[in-house]
Amino acid sequence: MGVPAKEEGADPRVRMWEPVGRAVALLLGPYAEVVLHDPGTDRVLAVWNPFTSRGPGDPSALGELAALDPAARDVYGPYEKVLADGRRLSSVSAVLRDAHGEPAAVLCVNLDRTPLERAAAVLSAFGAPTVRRPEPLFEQDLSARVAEVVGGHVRATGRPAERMTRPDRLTVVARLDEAGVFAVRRVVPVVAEALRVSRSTVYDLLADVRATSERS
Amino acid sequence: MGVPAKEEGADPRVRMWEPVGRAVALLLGPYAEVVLHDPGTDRVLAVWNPFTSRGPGDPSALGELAALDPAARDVYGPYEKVLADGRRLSSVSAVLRDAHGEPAAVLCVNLDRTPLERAAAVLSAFGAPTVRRPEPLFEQDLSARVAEVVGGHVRATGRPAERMTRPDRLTVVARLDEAGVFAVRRVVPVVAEALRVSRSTVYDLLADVRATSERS
DNA sequence: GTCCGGATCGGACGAAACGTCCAGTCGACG
DNA sequence: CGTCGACTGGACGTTTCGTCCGATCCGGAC
Repeated sequence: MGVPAKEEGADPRVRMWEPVGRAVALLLGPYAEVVLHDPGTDRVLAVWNPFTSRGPGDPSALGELAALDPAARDVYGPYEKVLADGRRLSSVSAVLRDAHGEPAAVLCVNLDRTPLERAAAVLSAFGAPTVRRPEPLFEQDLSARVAEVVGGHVRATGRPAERMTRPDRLTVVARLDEAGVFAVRRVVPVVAEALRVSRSTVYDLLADVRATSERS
Repeated sequence: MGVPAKEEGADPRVRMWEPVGRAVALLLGPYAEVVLHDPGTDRVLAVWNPFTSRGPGDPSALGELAALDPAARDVYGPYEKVLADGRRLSSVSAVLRDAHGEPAAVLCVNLDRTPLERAAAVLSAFGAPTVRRPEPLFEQDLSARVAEVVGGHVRATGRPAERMTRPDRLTVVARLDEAGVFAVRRVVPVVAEALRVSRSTVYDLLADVRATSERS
């Protein structure tokens, strides 16, 4: 594929769908982020109301969308994502096709549900009897969760862990990092084994993921 | 707003407390009923914004108040009641005393939580994924979660962290342990600070908790 | 008052895990 | 054949963990 567009508006796809992205971002107020991805280069084409400091040209870390369940034609979700700061997002993605029916871009809408959930908690707590709900439990078995993420990506790409490419592993590690998995003790060897790489490589991948995500 | 009490200004207690009842009924809008009971005859003295067709002179069905926790002096609740039509109420009651300290009346405020719960359901359903991902771990939430558990126990016992007894702390630590909090890195100092004890004591409490739980 | 025992503290310390670094291997590619 | 990027295995210094122990505090028994 070609060189990703750096300037907003330079890419004809951005010009074509810019009103859509802007309109959705306007409609959903400050709590929705709209991202236009290039599925070929796996990079961001444009962002409206960005949650993080991502901008055009940055990696998408969403490359596996094209290989997702083909039963749901071109529209995926809503599914849940978790940012590093704990915000929970509801996300939907749509594959946008050109006149020849070829995938030209992927539109992602991420809705921050945190304020809604906070408001819901306020409402249901209002005047509530003193009975306190038990705490939601943490995921007890970390390795199961890690295996789930890795297995999901394997299923999405059809590549077993041994034959994964580096972008594959970066995607998986990025997801695990978003989920806060690396805050847990003793988890790096578990991830290393699940990805069939060495402990060193996990740290290397993690450094890469965090470097590209913190770019501003 | 609301239906005014049937005019029976003959009773001095009604004249004395009427502004209170009317004010609370006004403040809480159409979703709160305020009832003034006569504990001696167990009858209704006055009602503001009645949910049912009860009026002055009707029986109170107040008998169960005496069976409530006598430790809480003169104020009971909030406790939950369910109306015949299924509406769930949060209720509080207050014993009102005369100049001689004798119980003269009982004031009951019933708040209909149904609309609040419905609104909360709407909010939390907004943009929610159909399938929820298992709750992941995030380090950011951790201190908040710890503070929540500790704060919950403080509210439940009325004892601030500084004045907790050892069983209090054991309970809190046991709950945190069940939640898997101690699998997260760097969390022990956080817990120690939340409990206002030293790091050593947290390990001591934790050992105690795990020893007694394994003895079963 | 003194004594005593439990709870806690603060610091020390070895063990474990963390995260970095680097020389070396492997395979892809020109 | 040489280069380059990815990965490895291990070494190594640092941070965190979890334990241990003497000191201190404090409430209750005597």
